[in-house]
Amino acid sequence: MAKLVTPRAEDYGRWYTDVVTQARLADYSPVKGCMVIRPHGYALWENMQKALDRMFKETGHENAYFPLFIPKSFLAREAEHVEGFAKECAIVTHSRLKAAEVDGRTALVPDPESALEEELVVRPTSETIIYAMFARWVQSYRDLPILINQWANVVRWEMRTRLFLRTTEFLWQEGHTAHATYQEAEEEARRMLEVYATFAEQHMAIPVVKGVKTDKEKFAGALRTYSIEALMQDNRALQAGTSHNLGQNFARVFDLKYQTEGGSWEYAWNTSWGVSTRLVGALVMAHGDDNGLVLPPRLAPIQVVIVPIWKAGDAVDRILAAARELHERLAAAGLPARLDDRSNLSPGFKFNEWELAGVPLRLEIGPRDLQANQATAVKRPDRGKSGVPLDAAPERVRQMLEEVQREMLARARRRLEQATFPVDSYDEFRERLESPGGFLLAHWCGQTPCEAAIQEETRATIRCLAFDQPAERGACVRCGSASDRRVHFAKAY
RNA sequence: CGGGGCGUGGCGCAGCCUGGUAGCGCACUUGCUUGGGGUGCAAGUGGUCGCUGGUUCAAAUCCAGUCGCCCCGACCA
Repeated sequence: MAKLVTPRAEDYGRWYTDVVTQARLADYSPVKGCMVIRPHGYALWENMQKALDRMFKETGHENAYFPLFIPKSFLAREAEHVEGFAKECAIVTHSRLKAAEVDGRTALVPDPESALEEELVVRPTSETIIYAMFARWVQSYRDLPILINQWANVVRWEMRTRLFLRTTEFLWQEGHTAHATYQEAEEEARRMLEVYATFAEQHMAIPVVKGVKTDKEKFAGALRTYSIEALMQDNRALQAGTSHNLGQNFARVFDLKYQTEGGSWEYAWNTSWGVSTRLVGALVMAHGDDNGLVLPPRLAPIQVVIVPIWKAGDAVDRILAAARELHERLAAAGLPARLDDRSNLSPGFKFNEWELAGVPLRLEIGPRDLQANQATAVKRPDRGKSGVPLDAAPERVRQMLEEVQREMLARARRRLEQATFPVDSYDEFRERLESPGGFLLAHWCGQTPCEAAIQEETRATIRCLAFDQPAERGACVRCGSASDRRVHFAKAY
């Protein structure tokens, strides 16, 4: 197994790939740009799904499913939308293959006879097909709001891919809603952003900056885009979730209208919001270390691993029996635990293996522990050791898992605070962006050309205009024009 | 699409400069051993060196082409 390099090193990308593959979260597949999510990685995604689903249901949403294929003409209807996605669409042109002679060999080629009358786009996102359906479902104001979520795969033909962070095909959820008023839609978009922020902090132990995107960065076809922005350990930002107020842009082109109480006809107001398997990558980059993955207990597929330890001459049977009993009691208490009783591997090997996999808590049980009627608990993030009386094990383990969850969030929050820094001159901006990086709080004139020039010159983008950023008079860090607030700049993934 | 790097057993690599018919570590198999931080010993299995063509008595090695991958950018969740 290759030795991991430190997360801070220049070769952060290599460290990231090593952790993802060695912790068996995912592998590159024979299909370029597409990954295989392995059971460990998928279990992590499933835990995220469960927690998110619960939060969506609590806010009144229902799950549904729409087609993978979208008629090309649907995509074309909303001008900004098509411009944003046209360059990265996979498209289906034929419905069957046939054998044919190519360069003297028999090969499979698309059967020209089967060319589709209208080509089908593999969904890069589902606004168009979903709002086309909403239009059929809605006649009256009584039919609103519609609050739908879809768990699905989407395809975006990106130029460069990276496990979890950007793959050609990825898994996500996309929420789509229709409302009678602008106000309701706006509240919905903001509500779901809050849901994402809560999920990131409480489950992923990743603190985020909430805010609104600039026009340049907003979703293609949206009135306004909100996002949560997280900071990775190499001090680059990652957009971890988005929520859009789509206004009436899609309602107009798909004729999504309703009759009001007063009898007149109005276009509905839409929102859409999503998070993807990218969050798994965020978890790796936000918490991982030299020993591999570090998973927050609330999302870890295995929260506790029990490693029995013995020497020749010890009462192996008694140790194993105690380990099994401990395992059963933890399972009975609803704690996802795993007993590693493999006899051909040394304890040290197991320690390293489970640490690489990110298991938040390890319980060692050997002769010395048995003597003291305890197990030795070791927390994954800092390897902090303590004795756990066997009698009180489930309760103590639960407490320790909560501690780990809290400590991980606290540590990530400290990192975020330390890496968020006000800058007032362009020189300082460029210097600090290179090292140490992080979020640079700088004034900006509000003009897109200036924003684009800064990106061109420094590779920093405006991540968002944070909600909690106080008003403050100042001068644009690049052009010097008046500004009334600082915005979050960073290099981003 | 630009810049850099790399393709040699399942994984990580050496060998290439200076051609002579493939080697190391890990993993895997078998047996014993060991066990509180990647146990140790022994015996094994597995590769036409990315592909195509050229030079040569002889190519992993030299030449040309081609395909693929990784990293850094542009694009993006």
